[in-house]
Amino acid sequence: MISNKWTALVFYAMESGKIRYGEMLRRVEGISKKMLTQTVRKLERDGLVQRHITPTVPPSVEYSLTPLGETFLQPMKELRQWGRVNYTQVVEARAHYDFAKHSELVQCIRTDIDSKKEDDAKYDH
Amino acid sequence: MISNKWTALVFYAMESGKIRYGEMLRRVEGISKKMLTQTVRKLERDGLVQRHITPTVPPSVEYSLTPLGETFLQPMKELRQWGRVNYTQVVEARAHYDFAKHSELVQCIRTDIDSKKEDDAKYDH
DNA sequence: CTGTATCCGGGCTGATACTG
DNA sequence: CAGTATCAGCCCGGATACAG
Repeated sequence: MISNKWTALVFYAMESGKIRYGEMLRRVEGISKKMLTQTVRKLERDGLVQRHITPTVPPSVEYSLTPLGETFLQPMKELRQWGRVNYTQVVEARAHYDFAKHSELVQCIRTDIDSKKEDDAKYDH
Repeated sequence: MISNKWTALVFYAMESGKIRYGEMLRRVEGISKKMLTQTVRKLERDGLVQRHITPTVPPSVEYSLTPLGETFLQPMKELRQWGRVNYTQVVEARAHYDFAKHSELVQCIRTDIDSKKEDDAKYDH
């Protein structure tokens, strides 16, 4: 369920209770409207999230966790907690990882310009 | 880290201690050699997994969790436990989800043949 | 405000062949 | 046994435009 780019982040956005669509769009940094809608739809389909529409003009839509969704909160929080605690260790490990260890075709070219930051930016989280 | 198809499953394969490459290939159902290698490499890079090579002929390679990886075991186990406990509820929710609720172009065609099972198979886990 | 429709590119993924 | 190399497909995800 959470093995994709946005589900976990969207899920976390609802941990404190009801939240509107636009608010999630701002809270979940970097997500597009399309992916937000697609993600909450799947969570709704799975019974973790409920949608509440207030038919005003313009309409207002609030999302919140169902009782089932609430039970999923604890394991997800622990997951996040682990990440927060061990984030630096993982970053450290990545920085020290010797790519030459497994690659025959090693890029040995090292320019004077420190390209480390650019490389780090390319790592997936 | 686990927001992709195989990482969590590969990680679980190492929960009981050292395990060989070929054994993981069999244990993690459906994974290809390429994806297994790619996944364990990332876990190694992140410092969660260590690789131990016995240079016999043919070679033997054992993978195991590092101390850091061991600390990740608990949150991951709770995640899995949640899945096992609530699996049927999620399946139930999916079965009852009314796709027409959000779709303008509803596929109303229902053949006499029960296509439900095929549809279910297409759902991503 | 809360979406949907459409297009499109890149990366994930699988299949197959090859190697020490 | 434990990989690597290469290729091709396809879905995920982003950008943009449009709508109720």
